[in-house]
Amino acid sequence: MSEDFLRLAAPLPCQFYQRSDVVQIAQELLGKVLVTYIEGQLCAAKIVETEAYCGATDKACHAHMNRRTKRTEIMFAAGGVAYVYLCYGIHSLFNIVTNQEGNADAVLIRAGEPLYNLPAMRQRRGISNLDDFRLTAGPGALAKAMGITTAHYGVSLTDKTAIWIIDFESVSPEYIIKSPRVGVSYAGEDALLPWRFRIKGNKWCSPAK
DNA sequence: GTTATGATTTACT
DNA sequence: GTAAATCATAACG
Repeated sequence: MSEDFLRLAAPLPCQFYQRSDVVQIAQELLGKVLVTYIEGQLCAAKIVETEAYCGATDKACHAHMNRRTKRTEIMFAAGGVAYVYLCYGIHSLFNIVTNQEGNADAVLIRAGEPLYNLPAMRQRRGISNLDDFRLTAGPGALAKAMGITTAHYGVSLTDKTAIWIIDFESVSPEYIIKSPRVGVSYAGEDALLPWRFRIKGNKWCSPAK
């Protein structure tokens, strides 16, 4: 993974994000490369775990039933922008807004496989161990390692300013593990929806069962 | 104005 | 396995 490749590759076009099936998009994002250029540091990580959130029908989503607030407002924008928010007062969670304007769908990026500029990620996380899988395992940890903060709320993912995603590999369905989402038990039966996607056998996401 | 709580992580017991 | 950390947001008065 070279710096030239990261800088020259075209980001995924906004049409990719503006399709209507957020569950489909969440699966297609597996294997793609998340690139950040923040505080002068170019970093890249392959996406290995995602979750889909559907604003209109999903109780687990902040924008459930099109509940529009200052925080969720960005989810109603057209796909291709970042939705970053602070959870538990500590962790920044990075989401990708999808679908057309007015449809509050988003994909939460839960884990990645570090590909470029690992020293910067370790420094941000305060981890020195070269083989610590915790570096980018978990949504809060990934965002911190990549340098993503709430300052990136609403930034475009298609103009290569701070955060963007490039095409890399496609993961075939038999290598995608589907499971219920975690941390959303308050959502009742919607918490059981198999909208959490992982790459089978990848060391950088929590172990498959 | 106040108050409860979370799309989590980490360090303990 | 259990609990604490810690603050922006949202709901309420």
